[in-house]
Amino acid sequence: MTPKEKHDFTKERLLNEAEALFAQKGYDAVSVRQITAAAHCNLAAVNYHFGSKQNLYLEVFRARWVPRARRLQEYFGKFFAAQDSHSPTTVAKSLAEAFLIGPLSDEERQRHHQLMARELGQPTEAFELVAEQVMRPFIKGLAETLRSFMPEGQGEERLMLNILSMFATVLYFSFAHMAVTRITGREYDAAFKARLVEHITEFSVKGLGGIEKGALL
Amino acid sequence: MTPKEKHDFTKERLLNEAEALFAQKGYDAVSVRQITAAAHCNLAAVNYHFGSKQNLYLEVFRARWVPRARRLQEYFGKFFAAQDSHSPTTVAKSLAEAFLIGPLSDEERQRHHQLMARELGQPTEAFELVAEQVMRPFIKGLAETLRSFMPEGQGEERLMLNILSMFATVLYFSFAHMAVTRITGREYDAAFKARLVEHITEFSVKGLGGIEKGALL
DNA sequence: GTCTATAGCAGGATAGAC
DNA sequence: GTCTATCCTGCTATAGAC
Repeated sequence: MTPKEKHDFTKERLLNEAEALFAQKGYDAVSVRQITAAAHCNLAAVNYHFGSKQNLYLEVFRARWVPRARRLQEYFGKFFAAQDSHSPTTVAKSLAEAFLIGPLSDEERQRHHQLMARELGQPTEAFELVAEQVMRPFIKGLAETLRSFMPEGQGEERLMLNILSMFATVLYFSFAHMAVTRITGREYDAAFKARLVEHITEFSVKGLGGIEKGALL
Repeated sequence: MTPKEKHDFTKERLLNEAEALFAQKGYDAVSVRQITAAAHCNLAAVNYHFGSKQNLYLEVFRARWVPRARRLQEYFGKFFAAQDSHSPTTVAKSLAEAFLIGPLSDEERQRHHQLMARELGQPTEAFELVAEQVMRPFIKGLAETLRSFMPEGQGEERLMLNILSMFATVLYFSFAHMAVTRITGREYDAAFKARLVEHITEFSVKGLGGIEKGALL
């Protein structure tokens, strides 16, 4: 193993462990000592490789979070393209599928959404990255897709609010695991996740509107 | 001012300032020194009145958060009862109204939802309180109300998922202020909040189902 | 590039005067 | 009940050996 390789591996391990810990406990609850211990390297490594704890946090987003978000979006795009027909229904289904099942392992998905949720609720410098490089282009793309299903001149704001509400629903079920488990009494196994995709699609598409017709509740 | 009164005021101030800071920055990012400085009292006061920082956090939920949640629920109940007719639509509207406008000041509402969101994403001991004393009874009540609008034997799980999704939407717009502002380009003034109530009601009731009919987007 | 050692400071908690 | 003073632990960051 050359020094460069060892360096790289250390740096990679630091990024991985840092991301897991930051996602789990939040920035302030995690110490550089915990991170370096988890990465099986020396305390000084964080400052050597990243300059500071703060910058390691940012680098987690640059080197891990943003690329993973891109993978998610690609998965969404392919899943959507593979549908028989294109409609708001298939958009909603593809979104739920990508975010709740998708290409990520359970652990990776949870990390991803937890970091996202933290930045949504309490934006730091990393929110800039998330907003400009991930949210904005993705939402823009979604809006363009959805716009073709609506009458012209229908109000951009309404479109945005509906997209945000779809996201809200998807995110919530990734984020509030424990509350959902507690209320529904179900663990997040494969069957329940499939059930959630079904539910979110249905809810996003028809909403509670079905209630009065006896279709949804 | 008698000693008892001074004591009480100090304790109250500590609870207030602690809640504001915990909501804003999260438990670990807030120091006892910050709290006592904000409450204009001595560093030792937290340990004297609450025993520990951890217990102060719990007491914030017991003495501030839970009672406020009850007020919110009462407001919801009265608002709902005052509607001309009762339907899923009025349930959704009352929920959005109570949580997004309701009886709380902007600051108080943000505090409330931030603390809630933190516990949802990363439950601590306080989640026990929130779940048992607030979420469970409220959701139970909502379920009973909504059940009367649905055909018998329609599946309790579906009902729960729909309720959770309604909450998800409402919570998101309180929680992700910055993202919402960034995407929509609108500040959270009275006009926008009213717009949000309208949107959430519509979305929860009809969901994106309206798209295909050109009604919602 | 990785280590040890340590500087320098902020954290929670407590003892004891008032 | 409230204060000051202090303990001790843990933190981030850095200097310097290897």
